[in-house]
Amino acid sequence: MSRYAPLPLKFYRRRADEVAPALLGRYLVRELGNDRLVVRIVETEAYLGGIDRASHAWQDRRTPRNESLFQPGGVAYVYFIYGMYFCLNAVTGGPENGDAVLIRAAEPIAGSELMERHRALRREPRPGDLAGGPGKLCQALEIDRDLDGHRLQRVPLRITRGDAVGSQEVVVGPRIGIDYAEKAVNWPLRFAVAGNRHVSKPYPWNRDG
DNA sequence: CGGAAGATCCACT
DNA sequence: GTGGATCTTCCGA
Repeated sequence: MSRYAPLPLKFYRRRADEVAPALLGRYLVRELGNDRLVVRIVETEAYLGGIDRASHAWQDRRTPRNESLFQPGGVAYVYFIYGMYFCLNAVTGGPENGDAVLIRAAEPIAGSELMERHRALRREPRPGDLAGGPGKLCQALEIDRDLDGHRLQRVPLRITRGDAVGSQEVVVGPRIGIDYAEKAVNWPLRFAVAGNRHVSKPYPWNRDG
């Protein structure tokens, strides 16, 4: 089934703000033993390397933690945050540029029961409970630093063609949780599938008041 | 070597 | 809407 064909390397070798909307609707496929977990990406954020105060590659700072950001596009960058959570990025662009796309939210397609166990939910899952946030998504799919630097075309974690989303279905807004980012605070680098209920947070123009 | 911050989430009011 | 959990990473002294 072509929905499960991995995205080619060429897909990733562009600026993060081009790749981020193009990743919407794609499948993230995680293999765990005999289990296969599949989610559909519904929210992403672009981080623009050295020029972006919100990026871990700001001012081209290169450390052991963020080494993957400086690899050629097509690998995962996974980092640990707030003492408890992991976040998954797809590295984009050529080598040395530090561009990446944060996978912020996804919609469960297959393996929901296992994801629910990983999330240790006590109630019936509601939209967004399983993977509606970068930390939740990594918990549901058991993604941690072991997958940092992993090539996203290969098991046990790959991104496939899925159901691409047309530009008329994409909504854009400022990024989340980067209030410190000065000039970059309001850059329109957050992308989501319009009207999708599995996103991490509502958009300003979807609010009531 | 110490302090502070952080691309988050949850429980509680 | 607010605060606490929790700990690696980084930078300045």
